[in-house]
Amino acid sequence: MAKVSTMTVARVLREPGKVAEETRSRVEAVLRRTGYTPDLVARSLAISRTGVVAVLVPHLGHSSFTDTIQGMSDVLAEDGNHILVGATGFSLEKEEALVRAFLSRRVDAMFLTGTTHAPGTVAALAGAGIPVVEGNNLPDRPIGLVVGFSNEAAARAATEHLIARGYRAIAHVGLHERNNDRMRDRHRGYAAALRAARLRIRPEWSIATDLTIDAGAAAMARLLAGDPRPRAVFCASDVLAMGALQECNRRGVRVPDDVAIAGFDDLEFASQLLPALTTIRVPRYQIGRDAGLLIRDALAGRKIARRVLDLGFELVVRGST
Amino acid sequence: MAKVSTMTVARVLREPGKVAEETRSRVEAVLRRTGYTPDLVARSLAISRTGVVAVLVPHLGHSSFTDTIQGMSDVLAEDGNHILVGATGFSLEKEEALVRAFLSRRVDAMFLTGTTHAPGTVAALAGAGIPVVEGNNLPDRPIGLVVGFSNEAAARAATEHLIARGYRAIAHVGLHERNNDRMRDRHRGYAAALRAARLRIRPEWSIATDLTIDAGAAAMARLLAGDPRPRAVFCASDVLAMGALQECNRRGVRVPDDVAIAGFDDLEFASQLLPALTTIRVPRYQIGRDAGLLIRDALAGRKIARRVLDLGFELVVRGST
DNA sequence: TTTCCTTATGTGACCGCATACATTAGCAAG
DNA sequence: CTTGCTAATGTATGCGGTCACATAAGGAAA
Repeated sequence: MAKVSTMTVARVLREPGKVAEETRSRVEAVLRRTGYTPDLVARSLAISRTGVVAVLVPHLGHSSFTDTIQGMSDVLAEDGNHILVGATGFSLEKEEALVRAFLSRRVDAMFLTGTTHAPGTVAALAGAGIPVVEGNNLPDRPIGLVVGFSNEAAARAATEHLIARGYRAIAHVGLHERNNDRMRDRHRGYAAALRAARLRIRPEWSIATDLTIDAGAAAMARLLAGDPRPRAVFCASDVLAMGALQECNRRGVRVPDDVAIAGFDDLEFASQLLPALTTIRVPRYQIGRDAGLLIRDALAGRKIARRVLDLGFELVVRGST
Repeated sequence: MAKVSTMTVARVLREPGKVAEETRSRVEAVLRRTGYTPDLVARSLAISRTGVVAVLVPHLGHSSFTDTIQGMSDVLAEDGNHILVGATGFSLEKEEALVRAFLSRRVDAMFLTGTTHAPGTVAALAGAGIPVVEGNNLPDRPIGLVVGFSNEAAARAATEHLIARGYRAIAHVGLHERNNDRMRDRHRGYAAALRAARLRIRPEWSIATDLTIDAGAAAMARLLAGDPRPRAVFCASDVLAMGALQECNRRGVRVPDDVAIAGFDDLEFASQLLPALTTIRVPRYQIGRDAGLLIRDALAGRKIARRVLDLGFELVVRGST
């Protein structure tokens, strides 16, 4: 329509400086008039880069995961990169299926939550030759890049805090640990702290349940009904901790006088509970940002100074302990 | 490598029945050995369908939005479709930029949160000719398909409940309403209920703030400091309501005896607060599922029976009122 | 004037797959 | 033995861009 070849149009779009003023404005007029939208699919095929990054999380709808997505989105969007999300539902098989599907979609990089993956997942990723970031934990044998913190050390710090406060009868409420390295490591950190203090580890004081407030409440109810009762409870998630805390509040069990409660994650509501929740603050959003920055550098071919970023954690002591 | 043409390989992948047993196994062996991954980018270009749906939400990290994404993901994943997410940050300009970018990526369909969009957004979508679903509210003039509920009616129901409980001095705490039709309509519903009951609407009892628990607490503090004090507060989000409620709890203001509080959304924690929060339950996850189903039908070329799905809401009366 | 750059634009091949059609071989029916 | 059909495979072309290179026009330097 502008009586130029497709190449000239392409140049108007990507390197306008190399096109003569006159032709350019002519082409631009046509582009505007026709509402032309460049086809990134074709472009992707041609340059073998899609500008899409895959992000796999266990579940959308928990801000512990989606805050990370937001962080990555914020960074990647700056360069016009976008995010393909997948929810694995804590299943390694689903994760593998999603990884294969996303590789077929030729994503430029991939973010995985956690460090436990099916062998096929790892193999597929290795064959793809794209940057891979594992987040939220520190793997023994990383696939590629890592942005996380030590769940074990954090849980241990929380438990040691309880011990330092004088509690000796300390229970643990966490999630099912099958395929969930974060929760497994938190449980380990708890156990390590008890062992180091030569405190008794009672199996009936370790409860694995679902990631809901209700489940936390039910777990606390079970602990309170037990004999002996624990004097403190470390919950491997603030979600559980809220349930536990409110269950105490409902029953008139005083926190922390009768039972102390510590959580994990420092979700928004933690500081607003009564009493405010002692917890472990983790850099969810920052993990996303840093993962995004790592990916950006890797895709730009820049040298990656540190392939494993330990962003640490912070024990936030509040009224519940 | 299997001494066949690319076409035969393609057939092995998509219609194995049409390939002779012997050749097929020979090809399959090579596929497995080489770890071949079909290129969906090329496929997309050839068939001009990507199997990707764009989902725009104001913010990742609020389950009110991400639950919907999860619902859509669950449905779409069944057919191997995937989701490209975008966070608009409540900005119409960002939304428009994302819409254009996603159209360039040739997404098969698009989900938008809310019904307020920039003119350029609407125009671009109209030109694209793909299914568009607006969610979370009922638009006056829909772009295409709609899955939502009436925010105005819901807010009105909540406010009428307060009135029926005997409260006459009712305040409103919501979000900034610029570009946010959901919040605007909730505010309208509140006002409509007051007007219908011939109750006074005091401007100083309508607070617009940020979507954080802290902000809800601050708003409540302001209301409590005012003279006269409201006897009930309708919060346009449970996030705000939690802040308001806990602020009362901290100050020893009794809920609902001194001040009643109603929220909106029925987030997970609502039923676990003390007292439990009266709120409006909205079908977040179901909106995602139904949007996914509508999109699936539209893409399959099936006739869409109803282009506007009003999924309704439910007033959940609990202890806070 | 000729030569050589520079600037502006065009050409053709290719990215990996799908579509429509062509080709080949094998076999039953006439 | 043809003819005609079916089953199995191949060929050519296009999707909408990009890349490397070719070409044309104009001006400066020799």
